[in-house]
Amino acid sequence: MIEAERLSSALEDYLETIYELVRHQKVARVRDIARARSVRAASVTPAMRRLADLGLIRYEKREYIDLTPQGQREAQRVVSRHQALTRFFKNVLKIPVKTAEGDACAMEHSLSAEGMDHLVRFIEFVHNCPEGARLLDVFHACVLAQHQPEASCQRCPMGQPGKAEEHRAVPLSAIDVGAQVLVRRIAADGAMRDRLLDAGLLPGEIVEVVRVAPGRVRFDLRRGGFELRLTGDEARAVLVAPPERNP
Amino acid sequence: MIEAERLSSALEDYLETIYELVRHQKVARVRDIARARSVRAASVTPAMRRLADLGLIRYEKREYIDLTPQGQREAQRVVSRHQALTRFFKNVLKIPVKTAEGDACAMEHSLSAEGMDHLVRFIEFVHNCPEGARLLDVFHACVLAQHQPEASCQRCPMGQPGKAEEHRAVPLSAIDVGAQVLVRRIAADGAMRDRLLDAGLLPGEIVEVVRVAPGRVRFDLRRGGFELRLTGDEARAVLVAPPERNP
DNA sequence: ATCACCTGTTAGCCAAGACTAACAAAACCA
DNA sequence: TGGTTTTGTTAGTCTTGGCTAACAGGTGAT
Ligand SMILES: [Mn+2]
Ligand SMILES: [Mn+2]
Ligand SMILES: [Mn+2]
Ligand SMILES: [Mn+2]
Repeated sequence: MIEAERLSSALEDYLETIYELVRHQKVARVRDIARARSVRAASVTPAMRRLADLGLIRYEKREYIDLTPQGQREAQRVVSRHQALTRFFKNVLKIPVKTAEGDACAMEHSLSAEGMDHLVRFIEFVHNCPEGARLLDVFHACVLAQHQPEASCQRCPMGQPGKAEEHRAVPLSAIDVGAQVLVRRIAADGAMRDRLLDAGLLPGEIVEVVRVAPGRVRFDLRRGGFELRLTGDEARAVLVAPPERNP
Repeated sequence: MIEAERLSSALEDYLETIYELVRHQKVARVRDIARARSVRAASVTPAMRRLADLGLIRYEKREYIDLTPQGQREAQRVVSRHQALTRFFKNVLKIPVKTAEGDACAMEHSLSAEGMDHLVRFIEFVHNCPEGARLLDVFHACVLAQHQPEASCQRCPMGQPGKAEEHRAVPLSAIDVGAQVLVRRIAADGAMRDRLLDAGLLPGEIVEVVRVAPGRVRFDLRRGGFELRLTGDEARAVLVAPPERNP
C-alpha cells in the first residue's frame, strides 16, 4: 500500500469503471473492465496491479475485483464529478447524452476543486431557482432554434431594440467606418471559419473598420497594424461587440 | 510533413505557447517555450521536431521558431478555446484568474466541438442578455456570499417562501419520516464529506427517511436495501430534492 | 586569441499506458 | 474424464513525454 501522490486519469477511470460495475453487475471481472473502457484485457491486468499497490482495490490473481473502503471513497469522488459535469453538459448546454458523458469523463480529472464546486453550485442554482429555469428555457430556445444568433432570440430581450441593443453582439457587417470593435465570436464553420481565424480575427482581438465598399460588399479592416479585406458574407460571420456610443 | 491524425494535448500546448510568444515577444526560442511550459529545454527540442514533421512549425536547428500557416490555424483554434473556457471560469463561475486559466488549459484539449460551441453561445448569451446578466449577478451574490446555500439567496427567489419552495434543495434534516428524496449535493468538506460519500450518499441516489430520533438528533435512512444512521450535523449537510407533494 | 557563459542538442534513462502474441488456468461439456 | 472454450496473465514492443548529464556552437569580454 504505497502513498497516493495523485491518481492519473487512466487510473481514476479504472476506479470509476470498477465502481459502476460492482454497483450494477455485482462483480467486476477483468473482462468487463476491459470492455467498458474499450481496452484489451492485457492492459487491465497491470492497471489492477497498480491500483492494488495503492491500496484502492482488492485484487488477487484471477479473482473478482473489489474496491477497498479507500478506493470506494476515491471512486465516489470521481463519479460525483462525472455526474455533475454530465448534468451540466446535458441539462444546461443541451449536449446529446453520449457526447455529454464523453466530455464529462474527459474533464472530470483535471478540473480544480474550486471550478468543480462553483460549477455544481451553478447547476443547482439554475435548476432550482425558478427564474434561472426560465432563463435556461430561453437560452435553449435560442441555441437550439438556429445558429445565426443575430436572427434568433425572439423571446429573449437580446432580440428586442432599445436598451438591450448596446449589449448585443452584432455582425461586423453592421459596423460603420471608423469604429473600433471587439471580436466576440466567429459564427462560421469549416473553411470560412478557418479563413477568418487565419486572418487573425480571434475573439478578444480589436479591429477597426477602415473602409466599406459601396453596397457593403467589401470591408477593409485594420488589426494590429495590418490591413485585411473581408467579403460581405465573411463580415456577417464575424460577431463583434458594438463600439461604445459616447456622445 | 506527415498527415495529422489528432494532436496530443502536449503538442497543442506547445503550439499555443509558440503562438503566444511570437504574438508578444516577436520571437519564440526554445528557452522561452521551456520556461512558459515549465519543462526543461531538452524536452522542447524533440517536441519541436515532431511539430515540424507535422508541418505546423518552421524549425531549423538553433534558429528561431515560427508557425507555418497551417500551424497558425491550429494554434488559433486552441487559443480561442482556451480564451472561451477561461472567460467561462472567470466571468461566469468567478474562479480566480490563475485557476481559471489552469482549468481552461486542461479542458481545451478534450471538449467536443458541440460542447465547445454550446458553451461559447452560453457565455455570450449570459453576458449579452440583460436578464442573463442580472441572473448572473444574483448567482454571484449567492455563491460568493456564503457556502451554505440553504441560508443564502436573499435576493433570489430561491430564498423566498411560496412557489419557489418546491424547487429548493433542502437539507435532509428537514425531511419527514417516510419520505423518499433525491440526493442533490453534499454541502461539506474534508472528513465529513468523505464519510457521507462513503456511506453512499452520492448525488443522484434516492434515500428514504426511516426513522428520526426525538429532537431530530439522529436520522435513520435506507438506501438501496441498506440502512444507515446520520447525526443531525450530517443530515444538515446532505442537500436533497424535497419529495413530491401529491395530495 | 582565448576563456567563460549562455543556449540548444544529443544521448540515455524512465514511467505510463496502450498493443499483440503466446501461454496458463478454469469452466464447460460431452 | 478429457477436450474445448472462455478468461486472465505474461512477455515483449511501442509511443509519448518527461528527466539528467554531457556536449556543442556562438557571443562577448578580456
Ligand atoms: Mn474519465
Ligand atoms: Mn467518468
Ligand atoms: Mn492546454
Ligand atoms: Mn491553453
